Amino acid sequence: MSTQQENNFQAIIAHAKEYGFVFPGSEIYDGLGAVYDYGPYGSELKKNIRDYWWKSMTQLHENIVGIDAAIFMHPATWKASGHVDNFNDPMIDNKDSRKRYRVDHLIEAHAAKLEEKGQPKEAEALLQEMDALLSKDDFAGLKHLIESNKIVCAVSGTCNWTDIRQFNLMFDTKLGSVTDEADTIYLRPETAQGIFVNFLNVQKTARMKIPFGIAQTGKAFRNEIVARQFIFRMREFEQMEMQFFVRPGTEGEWYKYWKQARLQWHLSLGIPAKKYRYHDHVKLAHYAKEACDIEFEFPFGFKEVEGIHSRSDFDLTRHQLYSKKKMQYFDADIDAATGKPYGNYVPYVIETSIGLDRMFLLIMAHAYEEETITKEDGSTDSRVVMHIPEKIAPIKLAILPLTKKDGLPEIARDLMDECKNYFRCFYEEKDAIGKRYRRQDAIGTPFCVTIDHQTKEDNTVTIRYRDSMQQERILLSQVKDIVINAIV
RNA sequence: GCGGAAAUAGCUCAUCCGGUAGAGCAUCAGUUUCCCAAACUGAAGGUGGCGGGUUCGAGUCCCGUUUUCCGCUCCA
Repeated sequence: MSTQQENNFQAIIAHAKEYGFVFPGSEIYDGLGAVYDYGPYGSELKKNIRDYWWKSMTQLHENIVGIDAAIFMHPATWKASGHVDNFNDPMIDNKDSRKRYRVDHLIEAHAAKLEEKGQPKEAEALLQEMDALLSKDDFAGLKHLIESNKIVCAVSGTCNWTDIRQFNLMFDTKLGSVTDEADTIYLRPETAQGIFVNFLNVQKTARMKIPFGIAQTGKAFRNEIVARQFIFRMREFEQMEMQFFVRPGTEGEWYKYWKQARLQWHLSLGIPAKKYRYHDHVKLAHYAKEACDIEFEFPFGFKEVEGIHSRSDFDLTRHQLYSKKKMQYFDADIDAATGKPYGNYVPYVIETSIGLDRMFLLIMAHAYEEETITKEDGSTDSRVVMHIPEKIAPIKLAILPLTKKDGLPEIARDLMDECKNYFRCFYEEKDAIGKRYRRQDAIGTPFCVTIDHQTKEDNTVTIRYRDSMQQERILLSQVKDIVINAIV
């Protein structure tokens, strides 16, 4: 990572705060780790990205519908999904090698070694003691067990361990107002399960036929071991997910389809293709058949923005097992091979999952530019401009009377009233015109319209384009449609 | 998690060896202004991250603490 890129990233973070995009969370209390708040322009941009995604998924795909499932879900959900068992383990670090181990794996490996050495009784006793301590969550006892058995790190060969800590991927809380009687439930670590548990509800009520998809956006929560890099890795974040249900045997072609379609969505925002790349997973998660990431070249390197996973029938089968409800679909289409309907089956799933906050950061990183301008007289000037795609810019149009008298504000206000029902506008009559243009550049407003004395004579205004800084004279009556054409 | 650095006005930064806290930009009020941040007048803005110590006196020296950044580690 070059120093220049690093500085650029710092500048983006500073700009984000200065211009009301992203603030550190709970800042007046010294902040809260890895939590951020979106400001006036940030919340607009975030909403616009979400809407753009939602529209591209639901409005433009007749076979995809949306839901909005609750963040709280029945605890059995996370048993079924594997989150409870896979992400709830006591961990221990070796101070010399700085390698991290799951405590049970470490002890089990040692027991296996004892067995090899012909000490099966000792191995058995060790495992029994471990199970007893694990069930009591006795971390001090477990550490003592490791030390007294002289279990060493495979890398450093030393027995120099940290205290045992529990790594909890999921946040828990209490459901029920009376604490004693309340049950522990989790804040969802992914939105996908809300889709899976509603699979039958959606399929039946919206009368969906396979292949079809269910889309959802929403908050999810994860404890991260290290949270850094601004909004890239947060404990509270928002996902935009779509689960696409297909007939078993067709998952390969649908995986290819969505892999391609999702990259196309990114490119549709006008971001250069060379900033993107695929990263195909070699090591796959327990549920996956095929998986890839769409990576973007952030100021701190290529990083994952979106994942496309072929999840097989893992999730629905697991929910079928835990809920004892049939998570199946009757496919009435005729199978050419047999001449009969495909019949009942658990559908296979292709998942597309994109981090809204990461997409936001992607847009900020792509858009931010410190530009040096050479003026007509040869002198240079600089501006900070956010080249945010018109479709998702927080403010679409700034309406600026050149002066605040001679009836210019009145004309500007009329234009404001005409346009504000269609898109977000910004009115300003303060300061010199150049200063107002620069302020709009800094928040990424693609169009500025200036009302001057000539407007009173011939109903024309100056429209000024953010990226080129070019100006042209257009009819006042054209303004609304020009902006609408650019943002739809 | 480990190591290093930093924290002064909304922002960027000064304040030399410990002696009353300063500028530019931004903000606010007004004047001026017909197209790219740069005109004029005035105003407001600070418990120097927080807590302790040394000292007649601390933004400045020492200790602690919090936060942030950098590197390594970890994690998807």
